[in-house]
Amino acid sequence: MKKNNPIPIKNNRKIIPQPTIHRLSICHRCLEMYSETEHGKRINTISSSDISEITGINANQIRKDLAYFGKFGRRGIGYPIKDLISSLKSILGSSRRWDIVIIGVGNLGEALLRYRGFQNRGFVIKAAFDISTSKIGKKVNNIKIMHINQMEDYIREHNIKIGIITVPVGSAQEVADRMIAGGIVSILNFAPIALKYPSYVKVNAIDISVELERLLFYLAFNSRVSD
Amino acid sequence: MKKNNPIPIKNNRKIIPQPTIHRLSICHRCLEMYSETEHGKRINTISSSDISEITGINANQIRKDLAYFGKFGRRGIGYPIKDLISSLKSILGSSRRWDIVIIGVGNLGEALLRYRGFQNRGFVIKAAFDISTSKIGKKVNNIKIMHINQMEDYIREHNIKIGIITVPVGSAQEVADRMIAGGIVSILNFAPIALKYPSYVKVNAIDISVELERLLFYLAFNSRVSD
DNA sequence: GTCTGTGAACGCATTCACAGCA
DNA sequence: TGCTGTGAATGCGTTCACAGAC
Repeated sequence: MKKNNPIPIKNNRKIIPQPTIHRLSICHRCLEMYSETEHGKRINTISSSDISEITGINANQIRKDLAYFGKFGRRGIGYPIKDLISSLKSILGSSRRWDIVIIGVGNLGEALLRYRGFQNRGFVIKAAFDISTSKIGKKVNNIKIMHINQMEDYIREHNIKIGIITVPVGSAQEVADRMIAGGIVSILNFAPIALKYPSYVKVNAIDISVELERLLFYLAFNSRVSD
Repeated sequence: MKKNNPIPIKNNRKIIPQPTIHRLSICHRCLEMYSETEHGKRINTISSSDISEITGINANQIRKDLAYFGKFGRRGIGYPIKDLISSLKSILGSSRRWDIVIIGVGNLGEALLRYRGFQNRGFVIKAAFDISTSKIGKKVNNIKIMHINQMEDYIREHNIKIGIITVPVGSAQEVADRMIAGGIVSILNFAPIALKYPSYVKVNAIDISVELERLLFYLAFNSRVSD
């Protein structure tokens, strides 16, 4: 239980740093958006330093990150933008559709249900679950809200692998356990708690107030040093 | 413009790793919650391995992280839990109240306005801004929504340093520029774009679909290797 | 000249291991 | 014995610098 450590994921005997995945996902996202712009539509190739300009990621780093997965560019030319995007899609796994579920239809859960960013990026929210009877049976953005007791069966039947937790902190662990029992292996957790889970499960946590507090440190530090 | 690099922040001539701040914030959050539990109320001291248990962070790491800022524990005993929490508060800057503003009252912005996690943790949302006339003048969770044109002046007058961006991606850069012009130096950015900003500004980005896509990689990788 | 791909160098962060104190 | 605080060792990820292709 618990997993903080190195990534035992290898590709052609190379170990892929976790930050590489994060950066490639950012590149993917930015390139897709860029290729829709006026200028993006006109160009065929893009250099690592152009990508650096768009994403804010160091150009050496981008080349190195891509090199973990193959050779996608041509020396002296750059990367063919369309091909690069679809390579990134397939590296990251977003070349196919992934069904996801959301557990907890509070403010944040509902915001996610309405979020348009998912559809375009390979994610389909299949269902949402909550415990409050006033919400059950309703639809948000055409997604049905069901009782949390139905979750485990639903996940199993529909073979869903990814779930988003937006329940209050007190029930997050229990919800996670039941999701995992149902067959979920990837969790995006918005509840401010360090979940326990078996090592074959991958969890990403987003804690909004931790993110804010991190900003604070720098703020507070600056005012401290200027004292 | 742009800042990816090392942290030039020193404390007693020591350089603080960025991940240290993140971990300490998680410790802070978890300890506060823990100290409210049945068991947490009964104990006076807590060891680094207990904290490790709660947070999922390695115990050596926790001791090292704390050591950057001083000596908070007693050998053989552990850390006095109440004192540790207030030390963390003051290290991180959350011992005082910080006023924040939210720009963009879409689904996510509204969810944040209603989010209860802020009040308890030193953050006060002073105002929200949007461009849509249908929202302006309304109150959400007792926070007034104003027109985005009033933002710069408001920030300046109230000397606000922290802002959260939840506007659509197309207007995020412009909003950021105006926030910074008004005096904001810390930004939590939910828009899926790499903002450009001067180096004295600190930005944390949360891109939900990037977080999901990162999960995907591991999922996709596992199904790849089992093919 | 341009730009990729990549080994080698570097530096930062984590982990180890233990001295020191209760 | 228990647990912190910390130098020293390790290892990982980033940056550098350049050979090779266009």
